[in-house]
Amino acid sequence: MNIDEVGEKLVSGLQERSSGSGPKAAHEVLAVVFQIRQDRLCVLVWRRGRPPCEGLWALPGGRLGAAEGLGESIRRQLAQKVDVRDLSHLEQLETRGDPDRDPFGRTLATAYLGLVPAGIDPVVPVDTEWRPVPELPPMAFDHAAMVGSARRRLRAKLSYTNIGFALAPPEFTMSELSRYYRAALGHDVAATNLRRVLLRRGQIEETGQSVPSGRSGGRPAALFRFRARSLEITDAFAVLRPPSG
Amino acid sequence: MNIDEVGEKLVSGLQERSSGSGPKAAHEVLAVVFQIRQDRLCVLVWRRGRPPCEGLWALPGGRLGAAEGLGESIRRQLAQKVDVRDLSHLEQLETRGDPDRDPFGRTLATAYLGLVPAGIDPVVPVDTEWRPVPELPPMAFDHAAMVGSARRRLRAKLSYTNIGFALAPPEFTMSELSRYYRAALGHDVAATNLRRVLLRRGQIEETGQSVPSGRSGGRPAALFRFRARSLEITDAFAVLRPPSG
DNA sequence: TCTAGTTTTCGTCTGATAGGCAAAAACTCG
DNA sequence: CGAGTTTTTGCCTATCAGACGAAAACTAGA
Repeated sequence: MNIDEVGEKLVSGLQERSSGSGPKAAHEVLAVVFQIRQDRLCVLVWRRGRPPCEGLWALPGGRLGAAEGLGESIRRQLAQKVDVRDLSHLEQLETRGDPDRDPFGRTLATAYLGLVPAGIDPVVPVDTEWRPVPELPPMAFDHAAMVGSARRRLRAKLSYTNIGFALAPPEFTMSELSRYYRAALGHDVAATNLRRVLLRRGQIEETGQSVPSGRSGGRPAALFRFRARSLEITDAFAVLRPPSG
Repeated sequence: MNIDEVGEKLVSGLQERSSGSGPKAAHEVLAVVFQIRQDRLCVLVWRRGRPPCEGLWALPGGRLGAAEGLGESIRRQLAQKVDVRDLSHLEQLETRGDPDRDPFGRTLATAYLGLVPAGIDPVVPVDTEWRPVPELPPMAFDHAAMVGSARRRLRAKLSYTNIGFALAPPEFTMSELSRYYRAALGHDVAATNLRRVLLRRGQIEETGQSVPSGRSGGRPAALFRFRARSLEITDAFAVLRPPSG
C-alpha cells in the first residue's frame, strides 16, 4: 500500500465516522455462572419456552438497558435467576458479534463469567437448572461456545490467581478444596500439594478450628479460609520479572 | 429472595426479552496497536480533527458495519491506518459500555489488541503517529484506559505465552530480543536468562546463522527465530497440572 | 601480528517451587 | 485398647529462574 491509497482510505474513514448515523444493533449481556455442586462443575441455564431456539437451553441474560452499563446490566439480568448476593465473582469474558449468531436479527452479546461458592443452594425459577458442564444440554445460539470460553478462563485463572476463593465456601478443609479444584480443572489434585502451594503463595490460612472428618473417623481436618476475597494475581507466575535488586 | 419473587422476576424478564424492541446502540470497534520502535513500546493513534474531542488523540477504529463480524470489522478499520498484513497478532481485549463514555450518544466499544513486529515502518496517514506508551498524549473518550488494559494484557502474556513472536521480527539476536522484552515489560531483562528460558520452553530456536555485532566489534551474535507464529500457552505455567502418571 | 576492548555465549551456583511418597498424628468404632 | 480411616507433616527429587563470572569470537588500533 502506498501513501496515496492510505490517504484515500483515511478520508473515507473520516466520512464514515462523521456521518454519525451508523447501523445500530441490539446488544445483550449473558452470564456463564459456575458453581460446584456434588463435586461437579455446573453451569446455570434455563430452558427456552418459545422461539427462537425453543426447547434449547440458554444462558441467563437479556437486552442491555438504554442507560445501563454492561456490568450493571448483567447484575440486573442475573437477579432474575439467582440472588446476586450469592455471586462471589463476576468478570467480563468476551463479546461475540457474528452477523448470523442470532437468526432473528443482528445481536451482539457480551458474556460474563460468574461464580457462586460451593455449599449454598440458591433458589432458582422453575425453568432454570444447574447442569454439569461435561454433559451440557443442547444450547441455544452460540451459548455453548461461551461456556467453553468461560471454562478455559476459569481453569487458567486457578493456576495463576487466587480465584479459588470464589469457588469455595468461607471455610473449608483441604480435602474439600481439592475436590473443588478437581471438579473445576478436570483432573485430580492432591490435597497435600494443594495445601503447600496455596499456603506458600499466601492465598489461604488456617482458621485455627477443625472439624471431625467423615463418617468412619479419621483425624479431624483443619479449617482454612482464603485470605483475600477479591481477585489477586500470583506474582510468582510473572516470569521474566523485574531484577531483584 | 423467596421463590415467588424469583418467579415474578423471571416473568418480567421473559416479557422484556420477547418484546423484541429493546434499545439499540451504536457499536464501534477500536484497536490498541503496539509496536516497539527505537526500544520503546509505541501505540498507533490519530489526532481528531473535529468534535467531539477535537484535538485529542484516538485509537484507530470506527463503527461496526451492518453485516460485519467484530474481527472482520476491526481489520477493515485498521486498513485505513496501516497495512493489516503487517499485523502479527490480533485478539479481542474488552468491551466498554458506560452510558456516558461517549458524550454524543450511547456507544459501545469493543477493543482489540494488535501487534506489529519491530523493524518495519508501515506507511501511516498524516494524522496518525506512533506514540510512546509511557508518554501518552491526551486521549479521547476512554481510550487511555483501553491502552492501559492492552499493556497489562501484553505484559501478562509475555510471561506465559509465546507472544514475543508478534513483537520481534522473523529473525533476531538475543540482545535485540531482550531489548524488545525490556520495552514491553518496562524493566530490564537479562539476555542470558531470556535465552535459557525461551529455549527451554521450546519457543525459540537457532537459525544457524550469525551476524557481526555492533560497531565496535564483539563476538558475532547467533540469529534466532520463534518456532511458532501463533499464540501458544506455555504449559509450564499451568500449575496444579495433571499428575504425571 | 599482537593486544586491548567489546559483545555474545557458556557453565556453574543458588534459591524457590512443584510434585511424589511414606511415616506420623489424630480421630472413630468395635 | 487395637484396627481402620483420614489428615498432617517431613523428606526427597526434579525443574526452573536468576545471578555471576569465565570463555569465546570478533573489531580496531598499535
